[in-house]
Amino acid sequence: MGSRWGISRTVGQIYALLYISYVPLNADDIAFLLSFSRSNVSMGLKELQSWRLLRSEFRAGDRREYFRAPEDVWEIFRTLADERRRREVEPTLSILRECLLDPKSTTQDEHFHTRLQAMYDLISMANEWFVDIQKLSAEDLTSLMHLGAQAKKLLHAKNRLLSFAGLNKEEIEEISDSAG
Amino acid sequence: MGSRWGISRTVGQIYALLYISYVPLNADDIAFLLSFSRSNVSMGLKELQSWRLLRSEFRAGDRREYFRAPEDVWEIFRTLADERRRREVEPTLSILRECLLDPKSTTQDEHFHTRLQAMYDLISMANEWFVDIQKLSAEDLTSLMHLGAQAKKLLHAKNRLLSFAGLNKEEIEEISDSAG
DNA sequence: CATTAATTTCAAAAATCCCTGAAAGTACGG
DNA sequence: CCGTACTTTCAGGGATTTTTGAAATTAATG
Repeated sequence: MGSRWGISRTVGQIYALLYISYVPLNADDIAFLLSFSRSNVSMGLKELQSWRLLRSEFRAGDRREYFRAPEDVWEIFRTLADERRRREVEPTLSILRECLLDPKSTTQDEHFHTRLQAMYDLISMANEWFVDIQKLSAEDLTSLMHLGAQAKKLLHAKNRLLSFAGLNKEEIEEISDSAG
Repeated sequence: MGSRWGISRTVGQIYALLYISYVPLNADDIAFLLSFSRSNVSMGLKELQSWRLLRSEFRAGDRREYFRAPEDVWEIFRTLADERRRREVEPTLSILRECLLDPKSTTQDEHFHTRLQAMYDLISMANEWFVDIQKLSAEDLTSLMHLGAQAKKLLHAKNRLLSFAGLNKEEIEEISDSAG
């Protein structure tokens, strides 16, 4: 499943095991349970740590490190998505920005520029949206998602209510705060 | 860039070329411009077609097929995302559903079940959300994204306005329609 | 229906990715 | 500091994926 989440098959298996495991596991446990070499597990854990997807603990009288995944799937999803954003999306945007700085002389350059700009705008907007969204709690995110396409109506309703009542955003919020 | 979008490097290059090209291109053009073998291009185009990402046309007195990408980046993004949803997310959900049907006897099974359920709920919700969102126009999507985290406030405002005014959703919409 | 231009298929080569075991590294307790 | 328990690194080999050219297929034309 995780193969398309920027994570290799093996690393995915290790994480899946940690996710479903009832107790934290050490590297040897994982190697034994999945029949991977000890070094393979070591590299996998290292990668998972670089994605900030692991919690770990030590025990008295035991030198080994015990790993587990966070309980909250939203937290896992968010961490993963944010890391990908930083590793992949931001660099992509940088490169697009550079390309957009190039002087455009011919008609073809013009067209090229237009399409790059469209791509840049989309990615940039999605990026900012995600940064924004990430601040929300799991609970709020759930509400928003369940709202889904209804949000469109809400959006229109907001705009219309605003113009109808001649109120600005702050005033609307004030009303709702006092009501809540 | 597209390597993480479920599409191989070569296929990504072909699509990038078509996306920025000022004119539609035939398979030979692509093979020449990217220095790929003719058959490689053929397979790449076939894959892009299976993702429904191409438009093509024929010309009078020319047997060759000319390809181009849709102009609208939103359309491209949506098509890709929807296809991935169908190919990857839906099957994942099916498998998770099957797993969840298994009888749980031990405490460990219980824990396993809980975590699977959490994962299922998240993916399922995201899936439904996406299906919903996909119905929106590029314009509406843009508005929604720009709203970003403000949507949280809007969500709360909605709930509070509802309880404040004692109105149900339909009544609110009616008001906004008449105002708009 | 034979010819020819264009496209697709497919097995094998080439390139890439991933796993492993041996060796080196780290850190703790005595 | 030495031994021990554990972890990490890395070059080499194995597996998988990707690319290719030759051959097969398709379809338009005279």
